Amino acid sequence: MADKSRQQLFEKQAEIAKAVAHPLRIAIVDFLKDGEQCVCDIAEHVGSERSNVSRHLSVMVSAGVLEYRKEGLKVIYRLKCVCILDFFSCVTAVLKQQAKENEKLLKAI
Amino acid sequence: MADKSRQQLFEKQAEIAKAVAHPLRIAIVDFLKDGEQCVCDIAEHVGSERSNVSRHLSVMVSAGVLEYRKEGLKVIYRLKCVCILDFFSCVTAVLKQQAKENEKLLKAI
DNA sequence: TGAGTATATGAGTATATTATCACATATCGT
DNA sequence: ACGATATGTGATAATATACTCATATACTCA
Repeated sequence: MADKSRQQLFEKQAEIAKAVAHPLRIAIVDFLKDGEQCVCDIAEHVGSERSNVSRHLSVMVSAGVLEYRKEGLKVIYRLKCVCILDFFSCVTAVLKQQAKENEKLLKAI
Repeated sequence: MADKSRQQLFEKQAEIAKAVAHPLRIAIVDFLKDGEQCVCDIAEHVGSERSNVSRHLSVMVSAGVLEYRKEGLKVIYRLKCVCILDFFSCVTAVLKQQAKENEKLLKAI
C-alpha cells in the first residue's frame, strides 16, 4: 500500500518537475518572478509564438506551478507558489558545483 | 549577449530539471538520500530492469546530479549535490498547496 | 452588430524519451 | 584461462512532447 501511494507521489513530483524542465518554461517562470504577466507580453519576452506559449502555460497550470486570472481580453498568469523559485536556487547550486570543477580542470592543464 | 548566455543558462537548468523529472529517477534519488547504492540494489528497490536503471543513472550523472565510484564488480552511485533534495521540499510545498485546495473544495460540497 | 484583439485548441509533423532485448565489457574467484 | 556476476550500450519500437499553422472562442469598443 505504502508502495503504491509512494509510486503515485513520485509520479506527481515528476509531473511538477517536468512542468519546469524546459528552457522556455524556465524563461517564463523567471519572467514571472517579478510579477504577473499576460500571454502576449510573455510571448514577446521569451521570443516565441503565442500559441506555443499558451500551451506551455497550461502545462504549468495543470501541474500547479502557475495560476491565472482573466482581465478583459487578457489572461494574466502568475506563479502560484513562489517556492518554485527555490528550485532554481537548487539547480543553480548544482551548476556552480559543475563550474567549480571545470575551473579546477582548467587550472590543472 | 546577456540574452544568449541567459538562453544557455535556461537550457542548462532545464537539463538538470529534466534529469529528475521522471518517477523512476525520483525514486532513485529518494533511495540515494540515505546513502550510496549499487545499480543492482537500486534496480531491485525501484522495481525495474538493471539496464533501464543504468541508463537513468547515466542521465543523472551527465546532468551533474549523481556521481559514482567503482568497487570491484559494482558501480556505486550517490547524490553529488545534496541540494537536489531541496528540490523535493519545493515540490512537496506545491503538492501540499494543491491538497489544501482540494480539501477546501470537498468541504464546500 | 461587426471589426479587431487576445487567447486557446485541433491537426499534423518533427523530434525526444523510454523500455526492452540482446549482446558487449569488466571484474572477480577458482 | 574459465565461468559467473555486474554494468553498460546498440537497436528497435512505443510513446510522449514540442512547434507550427489554421481556426475557434471570448471579449472590447465603436
